[in-house]
Amino acid sequence: MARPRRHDPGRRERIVDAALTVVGRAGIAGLSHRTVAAEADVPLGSTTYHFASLDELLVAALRKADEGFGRLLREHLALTAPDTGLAAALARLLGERLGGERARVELEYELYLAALRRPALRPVAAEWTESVVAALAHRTDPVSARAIVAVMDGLCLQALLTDGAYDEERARVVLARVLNEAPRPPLAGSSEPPADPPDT
Amino acid sequence: MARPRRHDPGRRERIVDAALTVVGRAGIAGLSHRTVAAEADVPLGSTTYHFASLDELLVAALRKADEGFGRLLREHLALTAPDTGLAAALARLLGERLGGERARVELEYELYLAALRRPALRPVAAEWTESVVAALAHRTDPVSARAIVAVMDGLCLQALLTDGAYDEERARVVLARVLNEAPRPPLAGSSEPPADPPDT
Amino acid sequence: MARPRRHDPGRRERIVDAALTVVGRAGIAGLSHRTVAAEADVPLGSTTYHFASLDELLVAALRKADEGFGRLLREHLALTAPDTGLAAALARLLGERLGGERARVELEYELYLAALRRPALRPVAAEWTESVVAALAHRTDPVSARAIVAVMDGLCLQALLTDGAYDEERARVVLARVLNEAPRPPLAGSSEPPADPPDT
Amino acid sequence: MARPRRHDPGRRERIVDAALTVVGRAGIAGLSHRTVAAEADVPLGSTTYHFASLDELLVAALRKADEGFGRLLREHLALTAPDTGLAAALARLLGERLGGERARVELEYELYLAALRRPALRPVAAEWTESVVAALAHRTDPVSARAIVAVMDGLCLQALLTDGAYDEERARVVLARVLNEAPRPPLAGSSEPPADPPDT
DNA sequence: AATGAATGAGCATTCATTCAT
DNA sequence: TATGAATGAATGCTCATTCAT
Repeated sequence: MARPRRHDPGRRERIVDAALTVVGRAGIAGLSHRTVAAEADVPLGSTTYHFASLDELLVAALRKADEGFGRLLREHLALTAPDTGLAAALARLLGERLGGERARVELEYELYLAALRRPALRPVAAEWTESVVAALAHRTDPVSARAIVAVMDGLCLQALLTDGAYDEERARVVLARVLNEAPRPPLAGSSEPPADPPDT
Repeated sequence: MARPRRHDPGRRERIVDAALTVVGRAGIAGLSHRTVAAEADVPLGSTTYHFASLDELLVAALRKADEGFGRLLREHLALTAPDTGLAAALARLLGERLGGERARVELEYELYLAALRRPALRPVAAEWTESVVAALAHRTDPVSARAIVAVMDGLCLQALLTDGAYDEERARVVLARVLNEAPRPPLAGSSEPPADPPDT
Repeated sequence: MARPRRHDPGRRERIVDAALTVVGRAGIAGLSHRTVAAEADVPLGSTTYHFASLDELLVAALRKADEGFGRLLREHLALTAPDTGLAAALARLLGERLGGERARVELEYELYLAALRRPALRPVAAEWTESVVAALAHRTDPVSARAIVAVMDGLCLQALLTDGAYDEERARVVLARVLNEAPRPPLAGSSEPPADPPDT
Repeated sequence: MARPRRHDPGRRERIVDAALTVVGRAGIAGLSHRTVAAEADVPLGSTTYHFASLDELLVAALRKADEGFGRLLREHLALTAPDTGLAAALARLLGERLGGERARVELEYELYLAALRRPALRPVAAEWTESVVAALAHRTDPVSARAIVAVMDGLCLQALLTDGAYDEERARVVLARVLNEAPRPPLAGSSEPPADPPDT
């Protein structure tokens, strides 16, 4: 009588969304069957029914976040003026996200990095990488793409972990170097040697 | 009477070491006043006495891990043949660590990344970055050094998070590009142009 | 559609077997509709359908174990050389089982002893006793047979509960005494006087 | 403010007593930190503080029950008329207990038998046996004493498990046979043949 | 006849923290 | 200054059972 909510399709999905909300708000440490049940407004037993363990729930959450970013990245690249260098496009994307939706970026990285200690998440983390590589496939070679993922991760983390400001231009230069794009304008503040050969 | 351990200098230090051991074994999630007290073989009350909160303990642990890596990096660079490129030296160091002391690397990254959600750790994470930058100071400019830190982090995480193998040669090439060192042998699988000017 | 296993005769039987397996592995405490469904590879609902309560399932399991032991006992007695004393034959049987299939003996006793707290099992436990008494019927009188059951239980439990070794010769002597078989050879290790004064 | 019951010596003891009460009422299956806390009227955390696991609590409970029975046995033997045979004295004791304090006997056996599945209890179960053996030390030899323990266990269980009535005279005869006390008067109700062929 | 979904109760256990000494 | 005892809150998880199909 209290809550006769039998037959609720899409509940599984709602639980995953609630998990993302909870992790975004309180971190993975704040994720529990209880918190997620409260957030999704479902009975406690429902969360354990659909996700026998928290790891299972984290896997679903990471995969969902993953898909979100993959889509975003493809859209961003599609919308970028074709004569913009890939490095600049990516640096811009990072800048936009770190500026405007920093919490979302934090959430994604927290889930992604959780794979460090949770083997169950590792395949999904690998999918994440592959999904970005795939999105970059028609703009650079696979090896460079993989390097780009590492560099973007490193740059984001540096901004996130040290409370430091994200410097888009600097990011662009680093990405360009990795891509061997023309980094003509010398890196600000750097005393680097005169020049590099043109790219592509 | 049972354990008359009054006046035990160095106990604080032992507790920090125990914390590192515990995190290495069970992750930050496995760190508690209790587990660390058991590992250090001190009374429970002693851990709360010396470190009022777990964050305080984590700060001390991260700083200690930090110092350890800083020292290691300096030694490694000092021992490297002077004609070896910086990129090669760093790629080698990462390879050695990921091969032989992967657990230690995992531990360090877990503590370092915890700053994502724990503001108290952020200054220490920043110190870590600065310490690496300092160690690289006489081999490259500060801006490139900072980029190098990001790239090394990204490369390590890629290996750690996806269970993927670490490819030292590939890492060397990426680092060389970021440093603008001559990546003479073209990146395997890449279709990059012939050459770059020598470094150093 | 996923598992079109409609019409599966023998499923009830398979569930009972699965229950025995589960109890053998994890004890009665580990028996649940879920564990048994997983072991039998049938849907959860199937177990509750065939056995409305766990007690019902335990009754079926105990009865099956019971039949197994009854058969074994009869065979063993039939195969024993006719001039072997009953005590020796039984002591040998216990020794063989405690040596070679200790886990099975544990399983049987766990189910049998569960009757202590589960009235529903008591009739089946009584059947067990009767079944052994029947198997001994042509070798001794019913009263002695009943005593023999008690003694065999006590001896097995002593071995199982205290991790102690089972001493077949000692068991033979005790059984022989109970059967009034020639107890002539004094109990090994005993320094008992030649006789005891008549009782009461 | 709610219950400022700090400093309550003897609480540990009270918890063990509560455990015995709970097991007596609801069986080991009914024993939980919660039920025992409620019975002892202490906070839940107090039970886990004093007994980190339920096994620890069971060990303490079994040991306490053990001591109780040991004391009872010694007293009973001391109070028995010196010319009463040991078999008769023991059969009488069992009869009294199964008649007047059956619940207590059930409780003791449930704890004792739990050692079957809980290795942690096995040493205590062994202590139990030894304690009975010791109590019988001056009335018979150790080997017979150990046999007596097995037979008493078997007889009690037969009564307890099958809801059958306990027949004191029959028990006396069996015990007397095991003790080699003069079992002259043939087992009541038995139509046993004069003898069995000598056993090997 | 058979079963997947659902749920509220309960569990053992761990924990940070408080407090009296 | 240290520390053992104590405790209320919370956690992940399992479960018997119910119900709609």
